[in-house]
Amino acid sequence: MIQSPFNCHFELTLELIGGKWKGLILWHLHDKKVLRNGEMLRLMPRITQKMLTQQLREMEENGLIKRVVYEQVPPKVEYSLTPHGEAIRPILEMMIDWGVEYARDKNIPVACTKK
Amino acid sequence: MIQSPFNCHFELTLELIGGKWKGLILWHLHDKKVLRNGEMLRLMPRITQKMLTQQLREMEENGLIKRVVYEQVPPKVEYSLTPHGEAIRPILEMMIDWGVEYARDKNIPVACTKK
DNA sequence: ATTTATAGTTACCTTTTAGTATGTACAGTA
DNA sequence: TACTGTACATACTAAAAGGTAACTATAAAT
Repeated sequence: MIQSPFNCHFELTLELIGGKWKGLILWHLHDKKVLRNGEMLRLMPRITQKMLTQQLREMEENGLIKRVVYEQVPPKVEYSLTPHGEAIRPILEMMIDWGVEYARDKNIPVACTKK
Repeated sequence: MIQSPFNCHFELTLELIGGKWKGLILWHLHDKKVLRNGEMLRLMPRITQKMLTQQLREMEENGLIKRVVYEQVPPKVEYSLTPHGEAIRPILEMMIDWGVEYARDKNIPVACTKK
């Protein structure tokens, strides 16, 4: 939960999207609109179940994503973006663009090549 | 130094500007163009000398800021942005804007009010 | 009765990040 | 000779983040 006294709004935003996997998760959600737990695991082979759940829970608590549980077995849970989550898209895009430029200039390898 | 295998360019960018104080430092450098150590301490009353030095060193190593030492006593050191550092500005602006919106919606207090 | 599929949880450990408190260097000035 | 101003460095501690491995729940199908 958000409570600490932030020094500036940048710090607040950073707290909300600063997790190791949050950017990538949001990015896939922007792309696919709706994703299930297993689908995300397949899209991000290096994330673990625990980290995925953790990052999703935090973003849900912070109102960036929505979690819908279908009462059935085996379980089915769908994740999607809230309006706040959707509003983050341009930030992600700029961060990616800047990162692409920087990585090119400094010759830094990055796993994902899409976009 | 940057070396880990990043999953995506967002992760790379995050690593470079993700420090607790980096956004604020970059913001002040955007604003003032050139700043000395002591000036930054005064601009950010809650940062400690150690954290300031640490964040500045990392950003210098990563090529986001430039550090110029004047050989005199007492010492004088000036910090300013590199082109890569300047290119980050729109990201900061968007993160701040988004944070302002979010903080308003969720009623979250933020120390700095400027901008 | 066992297996399958899905979406988790839990305990534990390691690494990273942030923060506190104190010490250093050194020319110029009183 | 002690004091001042500036920009650090260092040792230590505390807290947060990330990661591994193993366990849980449950209806349906075999």
